[in-house]
Amino acid sequence: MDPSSSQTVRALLKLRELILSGELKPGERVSELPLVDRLGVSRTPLRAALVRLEEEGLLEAIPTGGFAVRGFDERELYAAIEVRGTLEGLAARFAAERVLAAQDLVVLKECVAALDALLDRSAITTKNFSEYVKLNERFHAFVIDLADSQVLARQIERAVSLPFASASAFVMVQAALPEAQTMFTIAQDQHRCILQAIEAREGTRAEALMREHARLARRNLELALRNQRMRRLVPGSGLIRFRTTAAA
Amino acid sequence: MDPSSSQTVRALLKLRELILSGELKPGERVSELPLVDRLGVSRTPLRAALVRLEEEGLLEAIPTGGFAVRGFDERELYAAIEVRGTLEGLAARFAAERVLAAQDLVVLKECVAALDALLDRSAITTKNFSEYVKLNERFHAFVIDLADSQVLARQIERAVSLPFASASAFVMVQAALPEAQTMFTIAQDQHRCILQAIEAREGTRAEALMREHARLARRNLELALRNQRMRRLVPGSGLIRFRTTAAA
DNA sequence: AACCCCGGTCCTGTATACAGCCTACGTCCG
DNA sequence: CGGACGTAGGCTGTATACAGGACCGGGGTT
Repeated sequence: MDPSSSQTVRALLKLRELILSGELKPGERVSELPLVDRLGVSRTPLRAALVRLEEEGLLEAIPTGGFAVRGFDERELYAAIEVRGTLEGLAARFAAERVLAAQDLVVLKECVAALDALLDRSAITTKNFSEYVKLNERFHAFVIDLADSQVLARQIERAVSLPFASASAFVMVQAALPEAQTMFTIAQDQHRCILQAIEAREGTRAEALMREHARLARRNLELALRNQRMRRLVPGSGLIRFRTTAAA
Repeated sequence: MDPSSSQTVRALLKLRELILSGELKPGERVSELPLVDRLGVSRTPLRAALVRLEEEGLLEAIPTGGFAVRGFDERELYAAIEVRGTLEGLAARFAAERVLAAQDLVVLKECVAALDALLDRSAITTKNFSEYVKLNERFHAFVIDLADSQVLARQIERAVSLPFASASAFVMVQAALPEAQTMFTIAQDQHRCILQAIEAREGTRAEALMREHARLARRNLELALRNQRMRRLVPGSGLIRFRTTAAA
C-alpha cells in the first residue's frame, strides 16, 4: 500500500528532508498540526517521527513541550566529526584485536581493491562520484562489522546520523577542491593502512589511523567554511550557525 | 497532578524498572495491552516510552512490529564499558585542550578534594556508599561539562544509559570485594591525575587516564562474573546472558 | 501420520477526539 | 502612555476507537 511501508517511516524521511533542506530553520518550533497537512500523515506517526528525530539530534525538546529544530555552531561540527572518528577508531581497534578467520577480511580487501581500481582508472568527478561514496561507505561499514559489537555499532550509527558527521559528508566538497586528487590519494592510502593494521592485529595503529582518517573530513570542512560557494555543498548546511565573518 | 509530571515519563521510569529488575526477560515480547493495566497509563504514552527505551538500547524492534527485551552477552558488556571509557576519554581530552579560565576548574577540584576527604575519613562501606557514588558521578559530569560539547555530551549520555556501562555501575560490586580499599585508592588517584592532566593541558594523558579509569569497571565486572553471589549486584543483571559455566 | 489450509484471536499501526496549558494579543486601569 | 491583567486561540499530551496483519491452533485431506 505505502511505497515505504509505514506512515511513521514516511513521516520520518519527509521530515528529515524538510529539516536538512533548510525549509525548517534552526530554533524554529516544529508544530504538529501544520505538518499533518504538509506530510499527509496523522499526528500519531508524526509524533513518533519527532521523537526519533530528537534522539537523532536534529530536534531538541522545548521545555514547555514540543520540539524545535536544532542548530549547530562550528565547534559542534568539529566535535561531531571527532566523535565519529573516535568511535570508528575504536571499531578498527576491536577489529584488529579480534581473532579473525582469513576469510573475514576478504570483503574488506575487495572493497579496498575496488577503490584502488576506481582511483587508478580515472579522476573522481561528479560522474563516478556516487560509486566512490558507495565504496567508501562499504569500507567503513565492513570495519564496523569486523568489530562485531552491536553496542558500538549502534553508537556509531547515531554519531553518523548527524548529516555533517558521516564518512562521506564532505566527499562532495572534496571533489570540488583544487587539491582533490591529493585528498583522494591520501584517503585511499589510509584505507589501505587500516586494512593492513587490522590484518596484522595492530590495534593501536588501526585506531590512530582511523581517527586521522576522520580528520580528513575536518580538513574538508575547514576548507568549505572558508569558501562561501562551497558551503552549500555541506550536507545540512542550513542547520549551521556560521560565525559572523568579521563584521566591520 | 502527577508526581512525576507526565504520563510518558512515568511509563518510561516504571518500564525501565520492570526491565532492569528482570520481571521482563530478555527476548520476551513487550506487549502493550498488558502493560496498560500494569502501569496505569494508556497506550499513547506507553508507546512513546517504548520508542525511547529502544533508542536507549534496552529494547529491540521486532521486524514484524512491536518490541522485545534486549539481551547482552559478556562481550557486549565489555564493549559498552570500553565505549563509555573512550567517549569520556575524548571528553577529558577536549577539556584539556580547551583554553580554560582558572575558575573553570574550581568545581572539579572541590569534587576531588571531597572524595579525598571521604576516603581519608573512613573506609567505603554500604553506609557512606551513596555519598561516594554521588561524588564520583559529579566528577564525571564535571569533566563532560568542561569538554563543552553538546554532541559529545549526548553521546555519553546514551552510552551510560545502559545500566552496566555507567561510571558507578560496579561500585557496589567493588565495595564488596576483599581488595575494595585498594580499588578505591587507585580510582581516586586516577581522578587526581585526570584533573592534573586537564589543568596542565595534557590532552593525550587525560584521555589515556580516563580510558584506563573506565577499565576499573571492567575489572570489577570480571570479578563479579566469576562469583555467583556477586552477579546480583550487577545492575540489570537480568539482561545478561551468562555464558554456560562449563556444562559436563 | 503428516501436511496444508482455514479461522479466530491478539497485536500493532493509525486516526481522531478531548482536555489542560502556555502564549500572545487586546484591553483596561493607573 | 505604559504596564498588567484577562481572554481567546493554538498547541501538546492523553485516551480511545478502528482496521489490517501476524501468529497459533484445529480440522480436514492426502
